[in-house]
Amino acid sequence: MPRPTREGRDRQLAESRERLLTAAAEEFARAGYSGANINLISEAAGFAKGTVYNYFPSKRALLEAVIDDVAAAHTAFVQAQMEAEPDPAARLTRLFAAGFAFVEEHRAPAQVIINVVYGPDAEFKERVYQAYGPLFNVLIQDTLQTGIARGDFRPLDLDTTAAVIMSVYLGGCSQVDATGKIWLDPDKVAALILDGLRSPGRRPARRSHPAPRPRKKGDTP
Amino acid sequence: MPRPTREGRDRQLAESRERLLTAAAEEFARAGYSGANINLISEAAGFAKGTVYNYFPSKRALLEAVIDDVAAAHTAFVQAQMEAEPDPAARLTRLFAAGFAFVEEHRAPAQVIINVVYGPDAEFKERVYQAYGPLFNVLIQDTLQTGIARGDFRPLDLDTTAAVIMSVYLGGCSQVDATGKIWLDPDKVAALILDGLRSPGRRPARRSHPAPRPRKKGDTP
Amino acid sequence: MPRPTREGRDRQLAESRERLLTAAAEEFARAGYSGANINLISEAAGFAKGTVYNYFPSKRALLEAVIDDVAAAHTAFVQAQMEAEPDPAARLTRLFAAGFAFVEEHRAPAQVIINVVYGPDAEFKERVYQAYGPLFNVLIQDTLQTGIARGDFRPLDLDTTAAVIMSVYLGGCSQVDATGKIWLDPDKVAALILDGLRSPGRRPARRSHPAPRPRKKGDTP
Amino acid sequence: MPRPTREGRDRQLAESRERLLTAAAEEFARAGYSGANINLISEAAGFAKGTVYNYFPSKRALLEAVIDDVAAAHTAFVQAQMEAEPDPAARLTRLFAAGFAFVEEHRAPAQVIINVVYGPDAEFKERVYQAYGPLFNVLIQDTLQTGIARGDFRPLDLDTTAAVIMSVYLGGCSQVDATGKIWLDPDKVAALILDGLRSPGRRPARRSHPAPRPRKKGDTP
DNA sequence: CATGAATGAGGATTCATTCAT
DNA sequence: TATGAATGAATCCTCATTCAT
Repeated sequence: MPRPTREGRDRQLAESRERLLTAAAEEFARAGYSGANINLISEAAGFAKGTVYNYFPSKRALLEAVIDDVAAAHTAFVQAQMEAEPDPAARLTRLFAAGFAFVEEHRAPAQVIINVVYGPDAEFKERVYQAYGPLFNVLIQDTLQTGIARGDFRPLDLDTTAAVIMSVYLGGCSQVDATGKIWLDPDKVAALILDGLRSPGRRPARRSHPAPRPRKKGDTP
Repeated sequence: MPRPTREGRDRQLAESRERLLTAAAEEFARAGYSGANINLISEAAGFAKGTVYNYFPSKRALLEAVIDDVAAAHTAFVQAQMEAEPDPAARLTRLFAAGFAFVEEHRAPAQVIINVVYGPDAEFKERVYQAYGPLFNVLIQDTLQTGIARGDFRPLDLDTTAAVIMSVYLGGCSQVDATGKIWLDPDKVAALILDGLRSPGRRPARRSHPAPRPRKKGDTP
Repeated sequence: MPRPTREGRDRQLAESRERLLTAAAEEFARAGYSGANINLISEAAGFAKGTVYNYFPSKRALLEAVIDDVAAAHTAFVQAQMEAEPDPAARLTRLFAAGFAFVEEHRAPAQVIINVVYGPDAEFKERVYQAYGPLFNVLIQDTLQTGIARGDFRPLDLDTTAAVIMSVYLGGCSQVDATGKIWLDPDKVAALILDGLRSPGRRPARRSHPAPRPRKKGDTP
Repeated sequence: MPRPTREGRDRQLAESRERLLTAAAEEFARAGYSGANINLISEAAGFAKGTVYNYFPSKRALLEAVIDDVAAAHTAFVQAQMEAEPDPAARLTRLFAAGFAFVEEHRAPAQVIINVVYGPDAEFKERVYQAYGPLFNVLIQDTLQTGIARGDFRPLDLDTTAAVIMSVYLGGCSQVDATGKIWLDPDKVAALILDGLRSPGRRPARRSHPAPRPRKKGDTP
């Protein structure tokens, strides 16, 4: 029997860690931080009760790892989608489309983030803010500011606008039906937001972006 | 010395109940449902450890009572403010102004509502939805629909719009600084939203601000 | 309005005490001493929570009172029935007949006595022994000894015999069906016992006493 | 140093479980089910407060385990003693001798059984009945019925007789002095019972069985 | 690294009892 | 005497964490 190579072992460990994080996300999503049961996490990941402590020093650290993990994946995904689109308005639409899609694909982790952001623990909250900072910057600087500079958007109060957009984004993410589907249409939401942002002269054809759908007459010319 | 009447005793009881609910709101806001400590609540209200159980049969029932209580006060206050204003756009502004003001006045209970709405417990969440239903109706029917009917607003997808507005509202309520102040300006937020709602012909002069501002007709450019 | 006389008040008090004892017997029968709930007793008796303490200084004293009360009634009833019957063998039959009848009439108090006699608390047990002492004496002295003296019974080890009889008695009392009926026939039980007690020459027609039933051949002539 | 094998660990666990059951029997015997303190049990077994819950999921389950455990040992012991003796009358004597001996050897568990049988909790009671069913069958079928068939015993009402015998048995088991000795002589008790059972023609020399002791004149010739 | 028995602080809840009215 | 709010000790049970194997 070939004994495991260093890489094999490392891969094994990383995979165990991954299983634990997945199980943790599900448990935290189910019960919140205080209500979550660490033993259940260990067992859901296929380990015995104590094993989680070989990977994470405490329950707190475990949630922190979940936050960091999902935030990294989430921001990477959404950011990539946004940056692939140069037009600021379209980019905003991408935020909602990609973000909602990510949430539907990763329901438990997303729920954890929502819980934390609106939850009572300031330290966790701060950690989420830190982790999502880059995405926030893409929104503020690369999207809103650029849009204003280009004249696509009115001169906006950046902080207020960004906060409103993030609220809408989070609110949308948290409104899932029983099957985990977000019932808000990201295009509709983006269109609504954009109507509030655009420069007067540019009130354009009200069209959704990633999946352009024909609009009827009633639209502003 | 007049011995306490029936009414006196009843008032005492109601006042005790109120103290408990206040203490409970603070504890739930501090630690969430699972993390809250019932004994601390009893003691913070000036009672011994077990006394809370003379008023509420369980921790769960206590949070339910907090929810119902604050929801009643909150919706009553905001609804009154909104209904005092006939103009749909102005009414929407009132939603944010009155809502934010209420939250700043009742920080702990408001935090509890936010926790629950975005928290993991579906039953509590449902209870909040039930309690805030009337306010939601005022928003949808008496404000958005009316505004559309009057031509103030574009023809909107009511559900999406209402959900967006509530998300912004809740997001705003949850973004408080260290002193409990909401840092979003309700008028700015309302203005931003309104820009997305208005009929093209009615885009008003874009002016800020908190103090009452008469809006005139000629605004549209 | 005529104000209550001394006797009227006393009668009222005695009646309240009785209600409490009845309710207490039921609760103690339902749950045992430790498991019983004093508030439930007070309320089942038609009083508010604390009122039981106007009549009995403690839970313990309340059970003691129940014991004394039911023991007094029980022994008085059975003793009267036994003493009305001069023949020792018939008297023994009366013990079972009267005793079982009393138990069926007073199920809860009887259950309390059984619980205590076979329960873990030595003090309560002792109290029952004290209270039932007179009945025990009637059994030992006025029935067994007399029977032996008259030659009806063999010379018996009095203590053993009495203990056996009391065990059978208590065992019978504790074996009730769902409706509270004792399923052992007191006459059969008494007959069985008597067969063990009688002098050889006197093995009589095996006849039950309160309700004579014909016996078949196999019986001793 | 050989590290503990699987069997070693299993033995440890079984031994811990045993310690807990022993401690539990003592505590339940001391205070009854409701009055027993689970933490004391854990500590009396040499564990910390919560450890009992690693072995039994609840207080209730713990008492159930005690019942099952002692019933198994008790019935096995008495049944073996009885079945080693073919003669029905002698077998009945064995019931008392072996049973009383077992009780004196295992006072606390025996007390628990008595408490439960005569206690208020119907579910526990039923569990004892189930556990002692086999012994009851040995008494009814292999002893009484056989004795009747052989003509040693009169034609008896089996149910009544068995119930009486079990009552005497339980009554005897519950009458211990301060040192835990059963003060009834099992031979005397058995003899008394047997006198009630035997066929008339066979009223034999009144002799005790396991420990024959000379009887005086008064005995049946 | 994996295991899972052991720990023991913590926390929800119960309830006998007190006492002001 | 009746009430029932208040008390707070007691208790069952949970669970994060440790650690020997």
